[in-house]
Amino acid sequence: MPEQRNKKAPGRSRGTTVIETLHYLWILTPNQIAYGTERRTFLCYTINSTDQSVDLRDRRMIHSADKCSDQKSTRERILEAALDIFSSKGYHDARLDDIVEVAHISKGSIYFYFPNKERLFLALVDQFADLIERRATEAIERQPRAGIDRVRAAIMAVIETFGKYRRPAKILLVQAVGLGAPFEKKRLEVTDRFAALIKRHLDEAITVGEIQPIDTAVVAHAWMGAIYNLVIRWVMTGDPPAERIPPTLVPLLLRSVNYPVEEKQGNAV
Amino acid sequence: MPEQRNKKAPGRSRGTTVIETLHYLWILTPNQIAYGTERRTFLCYTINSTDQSVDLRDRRMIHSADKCSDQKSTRERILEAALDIFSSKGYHDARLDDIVEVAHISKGSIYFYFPNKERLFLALVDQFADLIERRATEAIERQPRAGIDRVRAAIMAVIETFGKYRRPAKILLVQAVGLGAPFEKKRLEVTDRFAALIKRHLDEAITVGEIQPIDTAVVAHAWMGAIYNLVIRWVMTGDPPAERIPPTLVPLLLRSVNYPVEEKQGNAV
Amino acid sequence: MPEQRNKKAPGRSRGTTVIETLHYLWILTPNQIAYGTERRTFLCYTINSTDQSVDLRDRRMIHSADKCSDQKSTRERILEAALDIFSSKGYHDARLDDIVEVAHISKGSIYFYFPNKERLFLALVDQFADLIERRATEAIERQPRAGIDRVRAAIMAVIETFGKYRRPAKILLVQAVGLGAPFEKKRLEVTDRFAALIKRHLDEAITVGEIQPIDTAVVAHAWMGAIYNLVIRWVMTGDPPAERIPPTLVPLLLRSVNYPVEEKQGNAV
Amino acid sequence: MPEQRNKKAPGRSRGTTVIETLHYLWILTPNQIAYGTERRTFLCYTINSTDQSVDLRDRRMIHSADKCSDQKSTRERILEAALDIFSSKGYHDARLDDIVEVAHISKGSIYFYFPNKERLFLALVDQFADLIERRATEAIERQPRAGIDRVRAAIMAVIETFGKYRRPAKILLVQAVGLGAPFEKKRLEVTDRFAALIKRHLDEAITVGEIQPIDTAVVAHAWMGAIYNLVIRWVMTGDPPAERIPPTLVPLLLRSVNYPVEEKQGNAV
DNA sequence: AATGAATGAGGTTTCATTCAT
DNA sequence: TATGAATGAAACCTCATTCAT
Repeated sequence: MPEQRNKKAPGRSRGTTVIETLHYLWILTPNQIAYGTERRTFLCYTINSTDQSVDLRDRRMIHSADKCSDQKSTRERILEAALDIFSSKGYHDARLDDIVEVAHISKGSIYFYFPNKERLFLALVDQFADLIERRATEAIERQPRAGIDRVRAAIMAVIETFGKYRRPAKILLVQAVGLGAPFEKKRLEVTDRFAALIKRHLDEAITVGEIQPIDTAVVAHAWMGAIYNLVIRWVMTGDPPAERIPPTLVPLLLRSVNYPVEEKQGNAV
Repeated sequence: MPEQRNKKAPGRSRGTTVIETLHYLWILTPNQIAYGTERRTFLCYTINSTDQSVDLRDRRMIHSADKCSDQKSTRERILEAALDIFSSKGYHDARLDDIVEVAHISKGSIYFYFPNKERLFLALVDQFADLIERRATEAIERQPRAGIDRVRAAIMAVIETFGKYRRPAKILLVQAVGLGAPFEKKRLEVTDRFAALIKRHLDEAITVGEIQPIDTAVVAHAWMGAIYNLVIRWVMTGDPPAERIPPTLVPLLLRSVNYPVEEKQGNAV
Repeated sequence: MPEQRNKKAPGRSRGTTVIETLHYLWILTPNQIAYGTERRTFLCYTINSTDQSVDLRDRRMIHSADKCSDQKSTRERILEAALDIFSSKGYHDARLDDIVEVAHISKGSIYFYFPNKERLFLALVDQFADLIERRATEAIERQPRAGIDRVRAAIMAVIETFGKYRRPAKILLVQAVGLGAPFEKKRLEVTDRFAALIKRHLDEAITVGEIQPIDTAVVAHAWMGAIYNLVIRWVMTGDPPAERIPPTLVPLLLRSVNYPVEEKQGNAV
Repeated sequence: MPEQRNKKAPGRSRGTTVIETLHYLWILTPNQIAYGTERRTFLCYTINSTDQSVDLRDRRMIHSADKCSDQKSTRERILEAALDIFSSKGYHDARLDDIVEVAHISKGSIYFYFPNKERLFLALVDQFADLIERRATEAIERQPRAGIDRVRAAIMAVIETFGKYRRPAKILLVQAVGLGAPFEKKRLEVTDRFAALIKRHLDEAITVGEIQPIDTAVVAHAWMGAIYNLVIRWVMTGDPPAERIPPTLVPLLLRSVNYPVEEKQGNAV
């Protein structure tokens, strides 16, 4: 009898109820915000990347600053257990009861921190997408010269991060696929962000004259497909061991845009 | 990062340092923010690009829009909010969280003042039943002569009170119905008190000789049903406007016990 | 993940899927339809009384003509059990498991015949409202003369039907109250239909000259309130026994519109 | 009332006496009805007011709109509908009822032809995998010379087939991902078959001396990833139009193994 | 007096699968 | 071959209530 579902998405500018008394605010990454009140800090991953707006009524990811150090917060425990279960069973076969059991919390707690199963899953996707983008960005910033060096650094960082975090990688690349519109939207968003990063630096390489003009959009998506596919195989079967992927893959990619690679790439990485 | 040691758990809306009640938030560009409250939207260009943090207390455009100086007691605030929510959503669809939100108190506070949801609801019913009985009694006492005059005064007082307090009326006449034994008991009790009042004075009227003997118990309940039904319709649909009910209803009731009503009742009320 | 909720209420004129091959059609009452295919008959209570339209996608109340005589159909068993449970426990306290247990069917069967708990409940309300209206109409048709005779016959029929069917009466008059908008809508609809019936024949009585002009709309609602209230008391407490209500109530109502009642109504019923 | 003895359980849509497929219905006045099919709306003034029944066979305006002369076999109809539903909703959001509705068959029929939902889905995957492999093999066989020509022909054939069959492509590349072990097994199997095909002919090209030695296993998987990712994007968003993918992608892949591509692909991008 | 994170029993609803006809 | 009513396990989610602080 949910006669009155909460005012349903009330045109962002007509909120009627006090949500929070806000004291400070961090923009951690382009789609992650933390804001704080006198006593607590709230996290919020849900910036709509299209129109860059945030409706605070969406946030439930409260992070209590009070007892942060002594033991893992409930929210962290949930995320960790969810990572565990979702990555091994997939979205649909994962039951909330599984997560409850692993996290040693109550079912209600999940719904205190996340509005529903879908959003819990998407929080994991977001978390990992943010991590990877940060790693790639940092790797790029470490390269003094614009151009192919940066492209290579970014790719290496991405592969390395995938290699290091097998379970989140599985979630992003496998378990988030084929789940229907809302999930697909998020996946496209994440994927497009990476592709845009690569494209940007490929364009720089063209400007600098390191490689010849080419349709960098298609190249970026092709490269990502190549990377993803090898990572997926590794994640699912362990077959081409993580450390053996870059030595073959990176020169392959660079050659594909006619960038000359010296053929003694044994330690080229 | 935020290490705001709290000054002692201040009720969120009555602290002395409320900076802003924030409702929504846009990240327009990496160093430009807009945020809004119920009434206005603010812009903010000065995100510190290094650590990406913003202390809103440093901002110029912060505007304390509401002073929150409700000095009402917590118990009163709860009852008021409960009246609001229960009357509009009904008992089962009303969540304590709704009341908490409207009352600006904590969920625990409700349980400090009331043992449970049921008793909070019944407190409202009692409150209103007392009010109505008081009004009826006062109206009766203002009538010098025993008999029909008093009956009429009581009925008028009841209708008038219902008309004045639409939300409590809705709670008593609509939302308290069909909730099961404990609620039904209370409702019968309240209803029977009114019926007894009317019966008593009808009996007086018979004694005095104003009307002929009749089964006053049935009459009392029939009258109450008539009154209730019209009030309910008015409360739910607003249809027979409150002021138009008495002129037709009161003569109708009186005639039903063979009390002669002069037929020029345009303003007979 | 209900990514694609079934096309949501598709503007009545753009259905895309074949619902049923229809062969014949009965209009049983103003809001009840039966239609049939080669093999089966379907019932449908859900004519929207406002715009008089029916979307067949709404119907689930299938009545199989195949095995009608030998044993009660599953649908009937469900309705009977639901009547039992809803009338004694009320809507919210009634669990589907209760109904399952009483009806000796599986929980899935309920959802085969009714889209959800709400609609199962409303089917009972509809069923009884239809019955009562039919009884009243028949009683009226048995009266040769227009006017008060018909009014009295209708009222008697209504009271008598309430008296005969205590559980449905409880559902309509008690359990359906205070359940929120969709239920309230139905209740108002039913109530208004009765009130309109009474009003129509009161107006006739005025035309015929049996009673003097009066605001018949208010009278109709007042009368219904009186009737309902006494019936409710009887249903809930058994107190004024059903058979003793009419002898006092009917003359009371008639007198209230100045219709002379001979005062020897001992066996007037 | 309806006593239509049935002539032997005829599949609803292939009986010989389909009168009308009815979608919606208005009761305009007590003796006026409008009803509609997918294509048209009919009016009907002649409800028999006595027994309130309407036999549509007596109506003039009945119009048999569809003949339902699909002579496709039940199994084919199921597979077609399954392709439709699975590709648009994904495995989990697809209900067998959806497929039943689209295929115009009974739920039991599905279980006559397929042991369960999973195997029905996998049948589609198999069907398409076979098709694609056949196309690739045929393309290869049309090339007289071993080596890169054959590799290129195979890739072109695969891309072309994906482009031609968007829905099966979506099933294989998107909807079959992340469904758990049994599905993953099939997917790996299919994918590995393609990869092996490419690898085999790349090895030939090395033998022939067209390209230099390289880890062809990694290359094959990288290429497949590139192809898949662009196809997926096209399938999901339509963005890089199917016909524009090969001109950029094929040279890219060939260059990646140091096969010289003449740089005059004019409108390639 | 006040807080709000945590709980968990219990509800409704879904839907793949079966089987008598 | 075909049907579709019936099944029931299992899933997600709600929300009144508690209690350490």
